[in-house]
Amino acid sequence: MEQQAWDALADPTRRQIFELVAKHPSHVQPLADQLPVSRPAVSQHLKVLLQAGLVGAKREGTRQIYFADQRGLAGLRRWMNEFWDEALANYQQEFREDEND
Amino acid sequence: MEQQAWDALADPTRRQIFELVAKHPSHVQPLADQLPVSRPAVSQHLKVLLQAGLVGAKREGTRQIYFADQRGLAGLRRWMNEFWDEALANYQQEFREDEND
DNA sequence: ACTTACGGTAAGTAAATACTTACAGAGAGT
DNA sequence: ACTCTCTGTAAGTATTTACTTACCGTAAGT
Repeated sequence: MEQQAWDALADPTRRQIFELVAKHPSHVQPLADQLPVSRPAVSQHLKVLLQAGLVGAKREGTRQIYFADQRGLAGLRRWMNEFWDEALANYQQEFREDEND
Repeated sequence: MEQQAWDALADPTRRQIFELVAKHPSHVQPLADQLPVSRPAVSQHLKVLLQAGLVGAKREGTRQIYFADQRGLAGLRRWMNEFWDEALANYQQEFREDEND
């Protein structure tokens, strides 16, 4: 479920698209203009981001406006925060004592 | 830089290893016993996690104890929090108004 | 109606990668 | 010294995937 979000954001190009869209909702073509890849590549990336729930789309005639959606990130955020609090805080000190690197 | 952390955590097996190690520092063999993959696979995953700064290692004779390291996660956490505050909060409402899905 | 712009999908390809088995090294116990 | 256990790496393979070009459908302007 949230595996899709991980896969989606692991790719640098896709993450860049996600950042662009989050800063400013946009169509496909303008996004492709700002990126070193072709327009179909952007479309494919947006499809992945859509299925991961990271972006949403809204039709405007033949175009489509893509925008960021919080819901997709929520899972990762939760995972990360639980992690941060739960496990790391405990076990780290006891090994930091005699680790010198 | 933090691309390594994304790649490392995007893989489900590797993420599982990371979670196991965070909950309880461990050697390689015990980790492999809890996972559906071979021991060398675990070693390779740990190498990736090491290079991403997500785990640390400490020699104990011929064995090696692996433990989670906060530093690797810090980058992702920062990215995600900046994101959450900066962009999403703004642009979402204006599109949520007439989006019905 | 015809053209033009925009965008999604199909087909194909090159590269990345997660896994396996086989091999080699290094420390602990007898 | 010899063996046994634990581990990292090499070599090879099958799958995934990010990208390209080509094609097709759809809405807007004249």
